[in-house]
Amino acid sequence: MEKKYKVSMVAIRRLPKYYRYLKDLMDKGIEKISSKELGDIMGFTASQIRQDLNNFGGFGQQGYGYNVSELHDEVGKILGLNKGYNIVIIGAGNLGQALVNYTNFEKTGFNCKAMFDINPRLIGMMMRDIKIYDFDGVEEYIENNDIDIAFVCTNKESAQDVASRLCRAGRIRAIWNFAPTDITTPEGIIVENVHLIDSLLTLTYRIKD
Amino acid sequence: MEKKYKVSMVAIRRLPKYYRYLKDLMDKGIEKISSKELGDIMGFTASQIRQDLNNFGGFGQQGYGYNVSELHDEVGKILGLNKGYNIVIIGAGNLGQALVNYTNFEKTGFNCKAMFDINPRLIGMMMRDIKIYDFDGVEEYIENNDIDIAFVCTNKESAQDVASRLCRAGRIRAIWNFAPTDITTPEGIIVENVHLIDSLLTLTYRIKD
DNA sequence: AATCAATTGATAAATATTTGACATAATATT
DNA sequence: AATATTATGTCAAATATTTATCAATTGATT
Repeated sequence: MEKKYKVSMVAIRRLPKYYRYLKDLMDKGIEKISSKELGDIMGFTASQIRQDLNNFGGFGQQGYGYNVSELHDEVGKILGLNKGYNIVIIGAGNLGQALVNYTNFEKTGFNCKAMFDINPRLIGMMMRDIKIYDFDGVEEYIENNDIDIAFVCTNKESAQDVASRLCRAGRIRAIWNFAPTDITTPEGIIVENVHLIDSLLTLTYRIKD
Repeated sequence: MEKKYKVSMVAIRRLPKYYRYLKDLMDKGIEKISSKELGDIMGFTASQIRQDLNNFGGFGQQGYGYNVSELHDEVGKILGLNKGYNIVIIGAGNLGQALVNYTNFEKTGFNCKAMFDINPRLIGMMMRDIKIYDFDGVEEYIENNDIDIAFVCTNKESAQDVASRLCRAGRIRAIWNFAPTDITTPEGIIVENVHLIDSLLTLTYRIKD
């Protein structure tokens, strides 16, 4: 899986889209596709598609194109989806609930093991089949249950403290943060700050014209 | 508000981040900031910040820097946040509920007027102070209540049909789509397809190394 | 079996984006 | 009031990204 040279982040951020579109093609029973056809569907140029894929290897065949299901699997592997991840959700509010009920994550290999909150009225409850624990015990839980990723769904104020505590526990490899503030993590722990509102604001920008 | 030349989409997608950071600075009572200081906080170069802002006008002053609250307001105007928008949410499931309860939208000028669903058990219910209506009446509602933007929180299967119906109603100017499929809209109606899982997959990509 | 058409992977060219440099103007200092 | 410092806006240079081109290879056709 070692890459000879660094692949650009813009190219990497396109990979999940390939993964989605290839899955759709599979579901439609389509077996092969050319870069031209895939580009037409996805809104990319054929050239870009070939460039993107060739960052990771030659998955196609001249005169034939790409085998859809093979390419889907390869892109999945590149994205690290062949492993399976244990995750926890911190914050059992509305967003935490939405995420725990979004079963697509499971299908993609993200196994939600537990939720955590500080609200005594929530602690002990079940959502779907996931139990809500007291946030106080989070470090121990993470260590004992091989948790790889934490989804942070707290408010802005607690987000950084929560994240720092998760990181100090060791073990955790990444944080997916939905609190409306950018959090930082120590070297080696990946963080992805999601700001839903940002995409809404680019939309209002575009409305103006 | 007319722009002499097209500003690049990458630059536009940075604007909401400026808006957030400037708000934070305002809340901390900071009155002025230089491109260097702002860059250090945001992880950009000073040069990029000056370039980005100068796409829209010279908001700074040599030897002084930028006035935080003034710049915040200007970026808000550029993003179209000085207008206020009436929005509806289609789909009152978990994600729809999370969005209707996320009051930050209101603070930014997005006024949620109604929710719609096809589930008879949900129709008539209130969430926060927002009523859930039968989706059947959506066109009429949109026309009569000056709705600008629809948040689509349906499943994958209905998303495109729902969007097409919203578009046919006229009036709607943009769709913010959370269903896990890319929807398309007629020329003139902006669509922003949000794929939460994409950012999670770039995270697993980065875990590997 | 030879030829034709399709399509990749690689390289080069064209574009776009980011960074650096600097003249100029405002503020702060002496 | 003169001088030093700060920091913008702009232009140019450096990087990065995307698109075009094409030789090479496969599969289909005759």
